[in-house]
Amino acid sequence: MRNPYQQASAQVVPFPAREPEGSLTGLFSEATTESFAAGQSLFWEGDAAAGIFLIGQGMLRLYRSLSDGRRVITGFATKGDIIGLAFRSRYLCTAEALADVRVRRISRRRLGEAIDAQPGLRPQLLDAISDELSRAQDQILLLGRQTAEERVASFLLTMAEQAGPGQVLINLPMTRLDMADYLGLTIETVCRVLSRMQRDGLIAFRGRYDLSICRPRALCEMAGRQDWLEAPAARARVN
Amino acid sequence: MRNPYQQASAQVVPFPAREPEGSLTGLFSEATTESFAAGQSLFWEGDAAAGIFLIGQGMLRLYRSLSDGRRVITGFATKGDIIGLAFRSRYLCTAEALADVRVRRISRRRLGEAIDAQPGLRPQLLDAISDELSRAQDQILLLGRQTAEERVASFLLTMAEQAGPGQVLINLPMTRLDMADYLGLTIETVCRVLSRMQRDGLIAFRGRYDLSICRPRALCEMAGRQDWLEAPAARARVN
DNA sequence: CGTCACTTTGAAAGCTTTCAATAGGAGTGG
DNA sequence: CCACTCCTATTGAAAGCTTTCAAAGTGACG
Repeated sequence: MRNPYQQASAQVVPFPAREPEGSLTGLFSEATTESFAAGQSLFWEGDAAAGIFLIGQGMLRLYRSLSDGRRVITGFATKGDIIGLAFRSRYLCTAEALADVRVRRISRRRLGEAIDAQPGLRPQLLDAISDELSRAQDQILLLGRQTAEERVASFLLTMAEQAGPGQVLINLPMTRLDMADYLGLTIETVCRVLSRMQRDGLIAFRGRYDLSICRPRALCEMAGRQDWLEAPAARARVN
Repeated sequence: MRNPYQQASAQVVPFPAREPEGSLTGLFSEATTESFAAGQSLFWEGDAAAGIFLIGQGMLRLYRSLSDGRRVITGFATKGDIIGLAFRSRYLCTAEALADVRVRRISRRRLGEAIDAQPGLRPQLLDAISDELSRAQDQILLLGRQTAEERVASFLLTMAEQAGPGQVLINLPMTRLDMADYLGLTIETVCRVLSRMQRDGLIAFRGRYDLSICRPRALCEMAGRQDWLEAPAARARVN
């Protein structure tokens, strides 16, 4: 057994002065901003996972492919999202810019150091990854047991929520093919469902990529959600 | 600035004697074993997430439900699996024993303490959760873009791998309904695919719940996998 | 103003589901 | 030990939803 002094110095020396407690996103403030043009990839499925990215602007599609070209989009990442947190040695998916994107990058090593130095970061990291898993399981439920109508309705509501609380004006920066690959459908089915929704007055397109939700309640019912229905007061402000 | 001695003692006092570095599963050695009979639930979807479980024996189905009763099984947990790692305040799914199950339980608080006290646990936890996310995304690909045949073939191979490297004798402790809800199909479709596989000599049932894989290569092709095909040597030992 | 890529719509085909009936197995009780 | 019951599994036939194939429409861009 060492004496207390030795133990003390053994701890003091290898430990850097404890970093100021911050947020997960705060870690990226030390990084410079990188830009990726539409269509460019931040990384590819199967690549050695080196970096972790904070999206500052723009939107990315994250997808996995089968050898014959079939593709599933596992998610869209947007401003404020961190991608790469839950990867082991290799990236699980390809990350491709939908439109021009600005990101900040830190290394996995840097994240590990910060996690070791700042205990307050630990629950934040765990929560972030748990949310990611939660979304993945929502998607499993959607793909495994929901109809085309439910999937599209669900997607529109998610995009609306992302645009802001009670927001009914939505911008869809992705193509119909992206939506189809995200929802496990074909382009044509997505088109048909959207057309029917418009014909039935649930939504109204203004161009191909912008629409407004005319009947949120009906859309929620179609999606099989109770969320919006349970909080009419919150929506009343905006509608 | 404090002098080194004060700094040292300030660290020594609030920090409990550093715990011996161990494994994630090692944390459960302090817990007593609990038993759950077939059909019993460890916890329900939406419950406040209190505990984390290490499966010691038996198998569980983890599932989420829609309000109208449609169900998706997000996974089967078996001996050695830890469930509940990536949950925030509420459980994401219900965990139900397929057959009698023995588990050990620790609290979320305990996990948090251990993570803080034992830096070596941090990467283990991250890896465990990353694996869970990886499996979820595999399932998204399967549900979003694979045919019934591919899904069932994939499932059988997964069960075979779980039984052991190169194992061709499989036990399926779950019902056909469980398989269907896991694969996003109906009971009837699962039956039909299994029957056809048997008729074609890919598999041979011995009772309802046991089968052997007669033509692993063909099954891999059907599943659209390259895994087994790429490592014929590894299989040769066992076959 | 033409080209090209993406979107929309229609019609037919196909895979999976739904509906229905039969079969198989495990457990129970006479 | 066998009949009986119940639940799960299997199989068949028809229906349905989504896909596939095809063609026309739309819009951005040079």
